[in-house]
Amino acid sequence: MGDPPPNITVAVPDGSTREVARGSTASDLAASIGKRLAADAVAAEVNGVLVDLGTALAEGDLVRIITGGVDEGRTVIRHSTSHVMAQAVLAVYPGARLAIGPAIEDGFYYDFELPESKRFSDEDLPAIEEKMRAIIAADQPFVREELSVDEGLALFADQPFKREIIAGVATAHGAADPDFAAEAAVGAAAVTTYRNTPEFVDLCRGPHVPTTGRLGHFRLTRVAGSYWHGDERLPQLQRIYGTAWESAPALADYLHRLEEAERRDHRRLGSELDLFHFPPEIGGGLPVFHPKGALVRQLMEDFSLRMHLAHGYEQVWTPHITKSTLYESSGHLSWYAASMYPPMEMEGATYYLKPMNCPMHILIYKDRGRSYRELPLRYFEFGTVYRFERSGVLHGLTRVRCITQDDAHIFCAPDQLAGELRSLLAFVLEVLRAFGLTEFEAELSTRPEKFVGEVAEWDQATEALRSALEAAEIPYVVAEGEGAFYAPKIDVHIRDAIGRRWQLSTLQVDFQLPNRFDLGFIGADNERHRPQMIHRALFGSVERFFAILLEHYAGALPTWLMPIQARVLPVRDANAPYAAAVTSRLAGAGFRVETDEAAEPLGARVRRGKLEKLPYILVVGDDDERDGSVGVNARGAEAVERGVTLEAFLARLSQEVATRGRPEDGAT
RNA sequence: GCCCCCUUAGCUCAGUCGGUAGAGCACAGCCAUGGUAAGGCUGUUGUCGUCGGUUCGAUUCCGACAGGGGGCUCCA
Repeated sequence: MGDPPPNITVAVPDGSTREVARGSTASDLAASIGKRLAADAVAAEVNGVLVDLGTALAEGDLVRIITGGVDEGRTVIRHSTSHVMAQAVLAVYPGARLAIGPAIEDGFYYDFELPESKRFSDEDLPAIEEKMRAIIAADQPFVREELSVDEGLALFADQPFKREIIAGVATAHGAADPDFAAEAAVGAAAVTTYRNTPEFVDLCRGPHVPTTGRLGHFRLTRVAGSYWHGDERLPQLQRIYGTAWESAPALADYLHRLEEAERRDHRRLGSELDLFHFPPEIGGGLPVFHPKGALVRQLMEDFSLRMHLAHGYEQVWTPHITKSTLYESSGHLSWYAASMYPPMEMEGATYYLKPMNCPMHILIYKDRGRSYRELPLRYFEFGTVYRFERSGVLHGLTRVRCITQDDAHIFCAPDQLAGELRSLLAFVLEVLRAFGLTEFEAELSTRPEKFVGEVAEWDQATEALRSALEAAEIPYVVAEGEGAFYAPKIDVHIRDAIGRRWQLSTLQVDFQLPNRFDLGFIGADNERHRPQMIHRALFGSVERFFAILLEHYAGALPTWLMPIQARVLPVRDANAPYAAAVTSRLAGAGFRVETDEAAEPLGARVRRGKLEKLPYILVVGDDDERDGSVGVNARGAEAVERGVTLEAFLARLSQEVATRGRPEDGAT
């Protein structure tokens, strides 16, 4: 046994190995690979675990240097920036208590309890930012320390929230919260802390950048109230949100994306394009649709209905209010009451606005005996439901109190379930693709701790859902235990044009309602059997889907959905009769076209049409009158096209509408 | 519901360190008939969100309320 060799060998992601001196850290390794890498490094991944750059390496480790330019690196930068903010807040408001300060998508936040019930306002942010810049300029180290639980409790004697995390104690619900525990690696024998200065130390599992000097491209964005553990019965905390990036251009890029999202905001587009608004006189979350908005809605619904009818669905219609007994039978009054409007008393009975259509569809099913020969039965309805959403969660058309669901309920024999789910998911994707949505991600939610029905039944249905996902070839993740108590489900999400994720469709198997309503059908064996039931919303809600389409397309909807598809602009009054003839020819062919008389200069009329995002502006002047042509100014086109024959344009428009395309796609 | 911010003409916003208001767009009229993103002139428009308080006087300061926005384990 001599001295150990002076060097150790570690593996790096490109498959090669490198030799470094025994006792070297990840940081040393980065430096040995390259100056640039060392400068950009913020953390390391050793054998798959994210660690500080200061971590000592061991023989045979697989080491990946994490730079600020990758997702894991940005997470480290954001988390470290949140510590800097906490230190700054403590400096500005001595006595503040720290709750948690995680990295989130695009940024970070930190929750505080301020002394004397003080609250943050926007005006506090510049002072905190200034202090943060001083901390960053001081290039303070992040020093990791490991403590026992008792040492941790002593160190954070003045920080009750930190103590609660350390103790891993129960929340008000009486259950330990694994997320909070993970925050400080509680559960291991020790907790870890990161110290920046003799005064400032924070409980944290890390990792962090080596020194605050690595940070600096950040901005504090807003203040908000929050609750400890997100529970409004627990103390209210003061939250500050910020964003942080690896470089100034990355930060600028993010701020630009925010502006882009602002530009696409469906509420803004709704009023700019004269589609809908929310009159305060009617109440929060209750939109009115103007002529153009109602037209777009109708086009969406018409298309959807046609597709459903072509795929074996039957349209049904049900009332908006019902006696309470129906929702007692369904069980909604016991588990959904918080989202229902208060009851109305009429003629000795109690009525409710309907929050869900399913019980009514069930009554249609139950109206007479059913044979296996009829199954599957697929009922479809644009059913308007009313749900009491708390005022604070309302948001434009995406969160309203009166919701038109494109709701379907499928009743099938148990041996039909898998096939139904498979064709149903394929149908859902087909319809969404027709609206130009192409990037899908799904989530499969499985049996929760509390559930109704049989385990075997759940397993079978969950497998059927999984096989539908496999057949549809879309990426999905499994959310273990996230299903509702009565059903496993698939949620389909889409990515929009700027990469945002929206939840749209839900496919849900139901183990509860067929039993509660004692549904049956007579099988080939002349015995009575229980049908299986699938709930399905495709758009989710017409209102929300409308909002998502508007944001996805930034208001420039595909031509088939535009309220006005083309507008004809005579160059001067003398061209008005020809313009009228062009308009009438196009309108006669079934398109939505109008004329804009020469009461204003051409440029002004073109501009107005562009702001309205019209697919086509057709300018007609003397040349066109002579040649039977139009000047075509297509949305998104770089140049106008002169002298296009009217018939050629008509063919192009027909083709584009038939294929549900957009002028931007160059469909001709 | 709770925390922060906002509320001035139809829209976007300025303004008054307390003496009851202004711009652009829109709208109306007239002129201009212009080949592809704002032609000119003239004119109209406001209980300065509501109610209360302080004040000789409040759109401005204070309070309450209403409406809107952001947030309340980034999770849908």
